[in-house]
Amino acid sequence: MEKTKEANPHTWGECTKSILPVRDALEVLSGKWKLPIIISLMFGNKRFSQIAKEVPGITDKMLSKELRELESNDLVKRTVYDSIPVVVEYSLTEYGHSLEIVIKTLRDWGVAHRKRMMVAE
Amino acid sequence: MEKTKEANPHTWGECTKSILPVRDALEVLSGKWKLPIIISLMFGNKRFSQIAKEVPGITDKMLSKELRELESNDLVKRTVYDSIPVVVEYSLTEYGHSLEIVIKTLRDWGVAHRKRMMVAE
DNA sequence: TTTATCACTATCCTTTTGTATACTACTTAC
DNA sequence: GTAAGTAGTATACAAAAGGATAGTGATAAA
Repeated sequence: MEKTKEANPHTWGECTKSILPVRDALEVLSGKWKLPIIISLMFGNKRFSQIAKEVPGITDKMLSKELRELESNDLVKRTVYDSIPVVVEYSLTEYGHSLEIVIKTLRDWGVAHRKRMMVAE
Repeated sequence: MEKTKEANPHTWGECTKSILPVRDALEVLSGKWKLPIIISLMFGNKRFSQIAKEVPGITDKMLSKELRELESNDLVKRTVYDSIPVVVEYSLTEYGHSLEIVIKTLRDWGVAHRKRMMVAE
Protein backbone atom coordinates (compact mmCIF):
# COMPACT_ATOMS: atom_id res chain seq x y z
CA MET A 1 0.00 0.00 0.00
CA GLU A 2 2.99 2.27 -0.16
CA LYS A 3 2.18 2.80 -3.80
CA THR A 4 -1.23 4.03 -2.68
CA LYS A 5 0.05 6.48 -0.15
CA GLU A 6 2.06 8.51 -2.60
CA ALA A 7 -0.15 7.91 -5.61
CA ASN A 8 1.17 10.20 -8.31
CA PRO A 9 0.66 13.83 -7.55
CA HIS A 10 0.78 14.46 -11.29
CA THR A 11 -2.36 12.47 -11.87
CA TRP A 12 -4.26 15.38 -10.47
CA GLY A 13 -3.81 17.46 -13.58
CA GLU A 14 -4.42 14.60 -15.99
CA CYS A 15 -7.38 13.39 -14.06
CA THR A 16 -9.08 16.76 -13.82
CA LYS A 17 -8.36 17.38 -17.47
CA SER A 18 -10.35 14.23 -18.20
CA ILE A 19 -13.15 14.97 -15.81
CA LEU A 20 -14.01 18.44 -17.07
CA PRO A 21 -14.94 17.58 -20.66
CA VAL A 22 -16.92 14.55 -19.49
CA ARG A 23 -18.77 16.85 -17.16
CA ASP A 24 -19.49 19.20 -20.08
CA ALA A 25 -20.93 16.33 -22.06
CA LEU A 26 -23.00 15.11 -19.14
CA GLU A 27 -24.47 18.56 -18.64
CA VAL A 28 -25.82 18.70 -22.18
CA LEU A 29 -27.15 15.14 -22.01
CA SER A 30 -28.32 15.21 -18.40
CA GLY A 31 -31.60 13.80 -17.22
CA LYS A 32 -33.63 10.76 -17.91
CA TRP A 33 -35.00 11.72 -21.31
CA LYS A 34 -32.53 13.56 -23.55
CA LEU A 35 -30.74 10.52 -24.90
CA PRO A 36 -33.95 8.56 -25.50
CA ILE A 37 -35.36 11.52 -27.43
CA ILE A 38 -32.21 11.83 -29.50
CA ILE A 39 -32.29 8.11 -30.24
CA SER A 40 -35.86 8.37 -31.39
CA LEU A 41 -34.86 11.17 -33.78
CA MET A 42 -31.92 9.13 -35.03
CA PHE A 43 -34.52 6.90 -36.65
CA GLY A 44 -36.07 9.77 -38.55
CA ASN A 45 -37.72 13.16 -38.19
CA LYS A 46 -40.77 13.06 -35.98
CA ARG A 47 -43.65 15.13 -34.72
CA PHE A 48 -44.25 15.84 -31.04
CA SER A 49 -46.84 13.14 -30.49
CA GLN A 50 -44.84 10.59 -32.42
CA ILE A 51 -41.84 11.05 -30.17
CA ALA A 52 -44.15 10.82 -27.17
CA LYS A 53 -45.30 7.42 -28.44
CA GLU A 54 -41.82 6.10 -29.13
CA VAL A 55 -40.17 7.10 -25.88
CA PRO A 56 -41.78 4.83 -23.31
CA GLY A 57 -43.05 6.59 -20.23
CA ILE A 58 -42.33 10.21 -21.07
CA THR A 59 -44.94 12.85 -20.28
CA ASP A 60 -45.83 15.80 -22.49
CA LYS A 61 -44.32 18.16 -19.99
CA MET A 62 -40.96 16.44 -19.95
CA LEU A 63 -40.89 16.01 -23.71
CA SER A 64 -41.64 19.67 -24.26
CA LYS A 65 -39.04 20.79 -21.75
CA GLU A 66 -36.28 18.52 -23.00
CA LEU A 67 -36.92 19.36 -26.64
CA ARG A 68 -36.52 23.04 -25.82
CA GLU A 69 -33.20 22.37 -24.09
CA LEU A 70 -31.96 20.22 -26.93
CA GLU A 71 -32.95 22.92 -29.38
CA SER A 72 -31.13 25.59 -27.40
CA ASN A 73 -28.02 23.43 -27.50
CA ASP A 74 -28.31 23.12 -31.26
CA LEU A 75 -28.76 19.35 -31.15
CA VAL A 76 -32.34 19.38 -32.39
CA LYS A 77 -34.10 21.52 -34.96
CA ARG A 78 -37.76 22.52 -34.72
CA THR A 79 -39.68 23.22 -37.90
CA VAL A 80 -43.24 24.53 -37.92
CA TYR A 81 -45.46 23.83 -40.90
CA ASP A 82 -48.38 26.23 -40.95
CA SER A 83 -50.85 23.68 -42.10
CA ILE A 84 -54.14 23.16 -40.29
CA PRO A 85 -53.77 21.92 -37.70
CA VAL A 86 -50.25 23.16 -37.16
CA VAL A 87 -47.64 20.43 -37.51
CA VAL A 88 -44.24 20.67 -35.84
CA GLU A 89 -41.42 18.51 -37.02
CA TYR A 90 -38.33 17.77 -34.97
CA SER A 91 -35.08 16.61 -36.48
CA LEU A 92 -31.48 16.12 -35.42
CA THR A 93 -29.06 18.80 -36.51
CA GLU A 94 -25.72 17.82 -37.95
CA TYR A 95 -24.31 18.44 -34.51
CA GLY A 96 -26.95 16.18 -33.03
CA HIS A 97 -25.83 13.44 -35.35
CA SER A 98 -22.32 13.73 -33.94
CA LEU A 99 -23.72 12.04 -30.84
CA GLU A 100 -24.35 8.84 -32.74
CA ILE A 101 -21.05 7.31 -31.80
CA VAL A 102 -21.50 8.24 -28.14
CA ILE A 103 -24.91 6.59 -28.14
CA LYS A 104 -23.66 3.51 -29.92
CA THR A 105 -20.92 3.04 -27.34
CA LEU A 106 -23.33 3.57 -24.49
CA ARG A 107 -25.86 1.18 -26.01
CA ASP A 108 -23.24 -1.52 -26.55
CA TRP A 109 -22.19 -1.25 -22.94
CA GLY A 110 -25.81 -1.28 -21.85
CA VAL A 111 -26.49 -4.44 -23.82
CA ALA A 112 -23.54 -6.19 -22.22
CA HIS A 113 -24.59 -4.92 -18.81
CA ARG A 114 -28.11 -6.23 -19.24
CA LYS A 115 -26.75 -9.64 -20.23
CA ARG A 116 -24.53 -9.63 -17.19
CA MET A 117 -27.46 -8.81 -14.91
CA MET A 118 -29.51 -11.66 -16.40
CA VAL A 119 -26.76 -14.16 -15.73
CA ALA A 120 -26.31 -12.92 -12.17
CA GLU A 121 -29.98 -13.43 -11.36
CA MET B 1 -44.41 16.55 -44.68
CA GLU B 2 -46.25 13.54 -45.90
CA LYS B 3 -43.17 11.52 -45.09
CA THR B 4 -43.43 12.81 -41.55
CA LYS B 5 -47.05 11.95 -41.10
CA GLU B 6 -46.64 8.28 -41.73
CA ALA B 7 -43.11 7.94 -40.36
CA ASN B 8 -42.36 4.23 -40.27
CA PRO B 9 -44.42 2.33 -37.79
CA HIS B 10 -41.65 -0.26 -37.71
CA THR B 11 -39.19 2.19 -36.22
CA TRP B 12 -41.04 1.74 -32.98
CA GLY B 13 -39.54 -1.62 -32.26
CA GLU B 14 -36.05 -0.72 -33.40
CA CYS B 15 -36.13 2.53 -31.57
CA THR B 16 -37.30 1.10 -28.29
CA LYS B 17 -34.78 -1.69 -28.60
CA SER B 18 -32.09 0.98 -28.71
CA ILE B 19 -33.51 3.07 -25.92
CA LEU B 20 -33.76 0.33 -23.30
CA PRO B 21 -30.07 -0.63 -23.06
CA VAL B 22 -29.04 3.02 -23.07
CA ARG B 23 -31.43 3.54 -20.20
CA ASP B 24 -29.82 0.62 -18.35
CA ALA B 25 -26.41 2.19 -18.79
CA LEU B 26 -27.63 5.59 -17.68
CA GLU B 27 -29.11 4.11 -14.54
CA VAL B 28 -25.80 2.67 -13.41
CA LEU B 29 -23.91 5.85 -14.26
CA SER B 30 -26.55 8.33 -13.15
CA GLY B 31 -25.83 11.43 -11.13
CA LYS B 32 -23.22 14.08 -11.13
CA TRP B 33 -20.38 12.14 -9.56
CA LYS B 34 -20.16 8.51 -10.68
CA LEU B 35 -18.26 9.08 -13.89
CA PRO B 36 -15.83 11.57 -12.33
CA ILE B 37 -15.10 9.07 -9.57
CA ILE B 38 -14.54 6.28 -12.07
CA ILE B 39 -12.25 8.51 -14.11
CA SER B 40 -10.24 9.29 -11.02
CA LEU B 41 -9.83 5.57 -10.36
CA MET B 42 -8.86 4.96 -13.98
CA PHE B 43 -5.64 6.82 -13.14
CA GLY B 44 -4.84 4.45 -10.30
CA ASN B 45 -6.10 3.03 -7.03
CA LYS B 46 -6.90 5.69 -4.50
CA ARG B 47 -7.91 6.24 -0.91
CA PHE B 48 -11.08 8.06 0.12
CA SER B 49 -9.46 11.42 0.76
CA GLN B 50 -7.39 11.22 -2.41
CA ILE B 51 -10.48 10.81 -4.54
CA ALA B 52 -12.09 13.68 -2.65
CA LYS B 53 -9.14 15.87 -3.65
CA GLU B 54 -9.14 14.83 -7.29
CA VAL B 55 -12.85 15.19 -7.99
CA PRO B 56 -13.44 18.93 -7.85
CA GLY B 57 -16.37 19.96 -5.68
CA ILE B 58 -17.51 16.63 -4.30
CA THR B 59 -18.49 16.39 -0.62
CA ASP B 60 -17.66 13.50 1.72
CA LYS B 61 -21.28 12.45 1.86
CA MET B 62 -21.68 12.23 -1.89
CA LEU B 63 -18.37 10.45 -2.33
CA SER B 64 -19.27 7.91 0.32
CA LYS B 65 -22.73 7.34 -1.14
CA GLU B 66 -21.60 7.04 -4.74
CA LEU B 67 -18.74 4.72 -3.86
CA ARG B 68 -21.21 2.43 -2.12
CA GLU B 69 -23.45 2.35 -5.19
CA LEU B 70 -20.53 1.72 -7.51
CA GLU B 71 -19.38 -1.08 -5.25
CA SER B 72 -22.82 -2.68 -5.21
CA ASN B 73 -22.79 -2.60 -9.02
CA ASP B 74 -19.43 -4.33 -9.05
CA LEU B 75 -17.70 -1.44 -10.77
CA VAL B 76 -15.48 -0.54 -7.83
CA LYS B 77 -13.71 -2.65 -5.25
CA ARG B 78 -13.13 -1.57 -1.66
CA THR B 79 -10.14 -2.96 0.20
CA VAL B 80 -9.50 -2.29 3.88
CA TYR B 81 -5.95 -2.47 5.19
CA ASP B 82 -5.91 -2.90 8.93
CA SER B 83 -2.99 -0.62 9.43
CA ILE B 84 -3.12 2.20 11.96
CA PRO B 85 -4.89 4.33 11.09
CA VAL B 86 -7.12 2.18 8.93
CA VAL B 87 -6.54 2.74 5.25
CA VAL B 88 -9.18 1.99 2.65
CA GLU B 89 -8.21 1.58 -0.95
CA TYR B 90 -10.63 1.87 -3.84
CA SER B 91 -9.95 0.36 -7.23
CA LEU B 92 -11.80 -0.34 -10.45
CA THR B 93 -12.88 -3.90 -10.99
CA GLU B 94 -12.33 -5.51 -14.35
CA TYR B 95 -15.93 -4.69 -15.08
CA GLY B 96 -15.31 -1.10 -14.10
CA HIS B 97 -12.49 -0.98 -16.63
CA SER B 98 -14.95 -1.99 -19.34
CA LEU B 99 -16.31 1.56 -19.03
CA GLU B 100 -13.06 3.02 -20.31
CA ILE B 101 -14.21 3.10 -23.90
CA VAL B 102 -17.52 4.69 -22.94
CA ILE B 103 -15.69 7.37 -21.03
CA LYS B 104 -13.21 7.97 -23.80
CA THR B 105 -16.01 8.49 -26.30
CA LEU B 106 -17.85 10.79 -23.95
CA ARG B 107 -14.69 12.75 -23.23
CA ASP B 108 -13.84 13.16 -26.90
CA TRP B 109 -17.31 14.49 -27.55
CA GLY B 110 -17.02 16.77 -24.54
CA VAL B 111 -13.73 18.18 -25.77
CA ALA B 112 -15.24 18.94 -29.17
CA HIS B 113 -18.30 20.43 -27.52
CA ARG B 114 -16.22 22.69 -25.33
CA LYS B 115 -14.27 23.91 -28.38
CA ARG B 116 -17.52 24.60 -30.16
CA MET B 117 -18.83 26.61 -27.23
CA MET B 118 -15.64 28.70 -27.13
CA VAL B 119 -15.93 29.58 -30.82
CA ALA B 120 -19.61 30.48 -30.42
CA GLU B 121 -18.85 33.03 -27.67
C1' DT C 1 -72.90 17.72 -30.04
C1' DT C 2 -69.52 15.13 -28.26
C1' DT C 3 -65.18 13.38 -29.31
C1' DA C 4 -60.56 13.30 -31.17
C1' DT C 5 -56.02 15.17 -32.83
C1' DC C 6 -52.52 18.73 -32.99
C1' DA C 7 -48.84 20.73 -29.87
C1' DC C 8 -48.35 22.11 -26.23
C1' DT C 9 -48.85 24.90 -21.09
C1' DA C 10 -50.14 25.30 -16.02
C1' DT C 11 -50.40 23.77 -11.50
C1' DC C 12 -49.44 20.99 -7.82
C1' DC C 13 -47.06 17.51 -5.70
C1' DT C 14 -43.42 13.90 -4.58
C1' DT C 15 -38.97 12.05 -5.09
C1' DT C 16 -34.32 12.45 -5.93
C1' DT C 17 -30.17 14.79 -5.69
C1' DG C 18 -27.01 17.54 -3.71
C1' DT C 19 -25.04 20.94 -0.03
C1' DA C 20 -23.53 22.51 4.51
C1' DT C 21 -22.08 21.66 8.84
C1' DA C 22 -20.89 19.18 12.53
C1' DC C 23 -19.48 15.01 14.55
C1' DT C 24 -17.29 10.07 15.55
C1' DA C 25 -13.00 7.33 17.05
C1' DC C 26 -8.32 6.49 16.58
C1' DT C 27 -3.29 7.92 16.34
C1' DT C 28 0.65 10.69 15.43
C1' DA C 29 3.05 15.06 15.44
C1' DC C 30 3.84 19.62 17.46
C1' DG D 1 -3.21 19.70 25.01
C1' DT D 2 -4.19 20.81 20.50
C1' DA D 3 -4.12 20.13 15.74
C1' DA D 4 -4.12 17.19 11.77
C1' DG D 5 -5.00 13.09 9.16
C1' DT D 6 -7.35 8.39 8.73
C1' DA D 7 -12.51 7.24 6.77
C1' DG D 8 -16.27 8.12 7.14
C1' DT D 9 -21.68 9.17 9.51
C1' DA D 10 -25.72 12.24 11.11
C1' DT D 11 -28.72 15.80 10.58
C1' DA D 12 -30.96 19.34 8.39
C1' DC D 13 -31.94 21.67 4.54
C1' DA D 14 -32.33 23.49 -0.45
C1' DA D 15 -32.72 22.73 -5.17
C1' DA D 16 -33.66 20.14 -9.10
C1' DA D 17 -36.00 16.61 -11.50
C1' DG D 18 -39.84 14.33 -12.53
C1' DG D 19 -44.96 12.70 -12.27
C1' DA D 20 -50.11 13.37 -12.36
C1' DT D 21 -53.70 15.74 -13.93
C1' DA D 22 -56.13 19.11 -16.28
C1' DG D 23 -56.70 22.68 -19.63
C1' DT D 24 -55.94 25.67 -24.14
C1' DG D 25 -57.62 26.73 -28.96
C1' DA D 26 -58.12 25.46 -33.42
C1' DT D 27 -60.26 21.99 -36.55
C1' DA D 28 -62.34 17.91 -38.28
C1' DA D 29 -64.76 13.66 -37.97
C1' DA D 30 -68.80 10.75 -35.70
